[in-house]
Amino acid sequence: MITHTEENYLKAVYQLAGTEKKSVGTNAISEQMKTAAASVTDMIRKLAGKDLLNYEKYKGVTLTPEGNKHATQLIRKHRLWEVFLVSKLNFRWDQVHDIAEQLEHIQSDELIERLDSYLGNPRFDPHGDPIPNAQGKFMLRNQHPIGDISPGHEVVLVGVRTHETPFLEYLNSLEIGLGTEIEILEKINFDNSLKIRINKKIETIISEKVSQNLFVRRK
Amino acid sequence: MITHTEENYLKAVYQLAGTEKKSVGTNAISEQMKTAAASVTDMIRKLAGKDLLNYEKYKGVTLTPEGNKHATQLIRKHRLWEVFLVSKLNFRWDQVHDIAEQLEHIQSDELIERLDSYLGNPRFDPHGDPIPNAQGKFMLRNQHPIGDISPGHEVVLVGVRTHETPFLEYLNSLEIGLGTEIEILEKINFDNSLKIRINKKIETIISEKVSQNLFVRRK
DNA sequence: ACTATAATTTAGATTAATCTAAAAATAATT
DNA sequence: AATTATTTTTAGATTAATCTAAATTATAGT
Repeated sequence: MITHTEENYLKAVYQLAGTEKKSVGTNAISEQMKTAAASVTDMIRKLAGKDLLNYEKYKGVTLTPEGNKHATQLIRKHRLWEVFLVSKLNFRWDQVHDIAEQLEHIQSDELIERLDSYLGNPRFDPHGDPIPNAQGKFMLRNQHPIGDISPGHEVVLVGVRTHETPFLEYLNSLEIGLGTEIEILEKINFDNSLKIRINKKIETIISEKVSQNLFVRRK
Repeated sequence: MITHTEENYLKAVYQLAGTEKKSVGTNAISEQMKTAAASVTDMIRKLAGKDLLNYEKYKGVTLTPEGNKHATQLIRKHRLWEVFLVSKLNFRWDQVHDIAEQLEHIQSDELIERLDSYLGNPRFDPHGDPIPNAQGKFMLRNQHPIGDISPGHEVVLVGVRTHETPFLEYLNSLEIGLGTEIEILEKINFDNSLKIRINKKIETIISEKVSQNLFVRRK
């Protein structure tokens, strides 16, 4: 049996390791989980004992195949629940994270497979993040930070990097959401901010910090 | 803050107290929760300290208004999730209890109100149990154990007393579900078993134990 | 009313998850 | 390379939820 708390640690390691699957340090986990570093050491030990983490003292951790599988399933559950909350219960994309954080721990494979098919086997969640299938495979997609696109091009928003509520609310206020068409008008080299046109209507300026968090696809 | 475990104790007290709101003993709770009686005493103390239970040593407990409100909301959540699982995800009524047991602990009032309206504000769950509204009020209904009906009458199944899987599976095998029409053909006085006709088709005999668990309404 | 039985509580421990403070190991900087 | 700074681990405690065994209180049957 794997506890609720253990699952949260696995997810933290998964997220901190990134796509390069790099080794994750104790402090990084402690910051992500908002627990003391000492607590992390204890938990790491326990998870290594269950063969969910590879651990060598002072060297950080990586997920074992078993640990990775578990973390991926958690991501799957989280993202499917987010789709449910937005597409069926009409929550906004900035309201679903905390609820999905709870729902992801519900234990029932049958439930999650039925939910998946009820939702029409969605491949991306409301923030544009890919949903792994039951075998843990992710669908990849051509996407670039909007700052990498040169002026004159039209693009479509397909994902956001951070899910922080203030950021998503800011996008709401600009009427930017997944699928929104954006034309790159000008890049200000001084601060790397971008002048853009949203849905062929409003023109505005977004900072470099914002543009780094917007993933787009060329039209 | 009220924990997951504390919620389960409140629900146990609620269920054991019945509609007469009678006082509930330590052993009864310990049996329901499958924990040692000593653990129950400790938990009772804690809940009494939080003003969720009325407690006097050796005298059993009752729910305070605050505790009752909380327990009722749990019941509401449990039953709404059961409706979701059956009517949206096509689970059978004998499959939903354990999953709803987990889902009932998800904390979000907004979620439950949206779920309620998404489901069309159902007033009964898949077993025919009434779903309290957001204010904790239950809808009452005329219902009788099928054994109280005299031969010659036609009735409709509106609820079941126990939710035990083997019982529900037995009903499935007889093609008896909520809404099923049942004609009472004969009462065998020797053992109080009933001869019935199901949906104007199959005739069969049900034992007294079964008939005590079937709630029906006169047509 | 008295004693035997049943129910409940107390006492003392255990396990999981957490903490702070101190020690040890690794990494960074002169 | 030596010293300083950072990261990580160890040591020792704490809180919540649980347990068993023993003691206490209430209930039931003569």
